[in-house]
Amino acid sequence: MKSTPSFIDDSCLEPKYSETATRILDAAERLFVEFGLEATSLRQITQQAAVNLAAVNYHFRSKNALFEAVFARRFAPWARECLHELDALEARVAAGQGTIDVESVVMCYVRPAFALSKDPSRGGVMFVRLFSRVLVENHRQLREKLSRDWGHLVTRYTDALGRALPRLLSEEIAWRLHLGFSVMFHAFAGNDILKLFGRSAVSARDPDLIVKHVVPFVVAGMSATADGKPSAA
Amino acid sequence: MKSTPSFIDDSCLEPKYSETATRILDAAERLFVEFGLEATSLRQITQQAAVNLAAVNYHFRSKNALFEAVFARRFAPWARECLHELDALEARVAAGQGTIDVESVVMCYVRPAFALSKDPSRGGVMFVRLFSRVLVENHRQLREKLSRDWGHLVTRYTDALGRALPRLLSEEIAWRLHLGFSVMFHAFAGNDILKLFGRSAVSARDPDLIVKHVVPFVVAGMSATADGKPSAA
DNA sequence: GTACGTTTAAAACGTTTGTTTGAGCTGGAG
DNA sequence: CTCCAGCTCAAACAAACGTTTTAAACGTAC
Repeated sequence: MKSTPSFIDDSCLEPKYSETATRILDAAERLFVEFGLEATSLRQITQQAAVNLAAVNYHFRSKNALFEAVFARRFAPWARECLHELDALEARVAAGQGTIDVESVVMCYVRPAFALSKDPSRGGVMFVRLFSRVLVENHRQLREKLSRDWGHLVTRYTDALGRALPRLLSEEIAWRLHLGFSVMFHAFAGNDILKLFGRSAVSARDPDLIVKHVVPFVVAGMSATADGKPSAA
Repeated sequence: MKSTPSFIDDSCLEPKYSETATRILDAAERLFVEFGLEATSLRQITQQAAVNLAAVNYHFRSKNALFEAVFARRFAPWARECLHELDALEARVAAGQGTIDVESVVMCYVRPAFALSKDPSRGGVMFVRLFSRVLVENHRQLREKLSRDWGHLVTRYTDALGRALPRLLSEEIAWRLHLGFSVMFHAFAGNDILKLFGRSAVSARDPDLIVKHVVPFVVAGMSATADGKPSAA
């Protein structure tokens, strides 16, 4: 009955794919994350998935459509979880059990990424890495398909952060959310600039360690005043 | 006479390329940044550069070698500038004109990126965007070629930040540097998560605006205590 | 003017790409 | 059993890829 279909509804939890299609999705996910869309061939994917080459064009329409399916399979449950976190936060506040503070908002998007990273059955860290790729590369088809759901999520987070930092202009809120998201995603994706061209002292793949270091950093950054000093509580 | 050649020496400032080679580099840079290495064909590049297809394999050995050349042309002067910033900071401190504080260290890597972004003759924002791509994609050849110079830069920044935050363990220092770099690069590269799948209130392409918003965020994040509150000055 | 190394031009090379085809297999319904 | 839809398979398709080859044009030194 919805005139504008959304990825984020109850249907996103049903297992929609046959075993062959799932094996294709799994293999494609691994390879897209590792090498990117263009650098991964359908023959690599079907070989890793141990299925026939034509199965890709049978179950999914094309290579691009396969990429969309790979992304959407993880995106929908993740976005759903984010919305639940936000709902729970606002319910707690409405019930008078505390106010919205910056850390609560940050945790509303750190927790879903953290949970995902620890759950191999949902691809583990794969989705976050894929997301960080989509962030850098330009996949116009994806933008069009997901702009509605993503826009809704951003609006919700913006509102929540705005209530946690009522003194800031909405433009400032948008910037801090942007930067905070950026830190979290790239940290979970393991895009470590320090070890880019070699070794690093930091082993940035343990989700617990990531949360431990990222959350204080982001909370402090979001709470900063314009002159770099923390805001007076 | 050097046994281990480095990209960062005086030779990196000389114009090494003929006009044809330069046109190839410029076109390749634009396209690599926009679409990535694999999604860009040599025919696209030579067409945009208005040169013959074979010129690429004549001036540069191969497509991969061209990519390295594109990157190295911008990386070397940028890294040089970073080192100058660090040298200047340490010289100021040695002369007794103040101490190393967090903002000074942050500015040591924000300023070169800012200067680059405002200078079209050095490709403007192209290099930062290219760098953010290299950060996500896996270009092993680049890693091997640049690991020495990059490692040196990281060591210098780590030392400086360690002096600005003497109470923190070296592991903590590495994490904050990692996260701070991440924010700055992706902000300058314009990888805006908020506008990922649609419109955004933030127009994140003006370098002055980026500095204005990123520096306070990063400085506050780096100065945070483990519990999310800013450290006592 | 001639001979030279350097740079450009166009065509062709052999692979690999995403996609399509058409025949063959399988398993439950009538 | 027959039948047919759902699915798999090997083979082939045209197009595009990076790279190589061959010849022609260029500027410079003798």
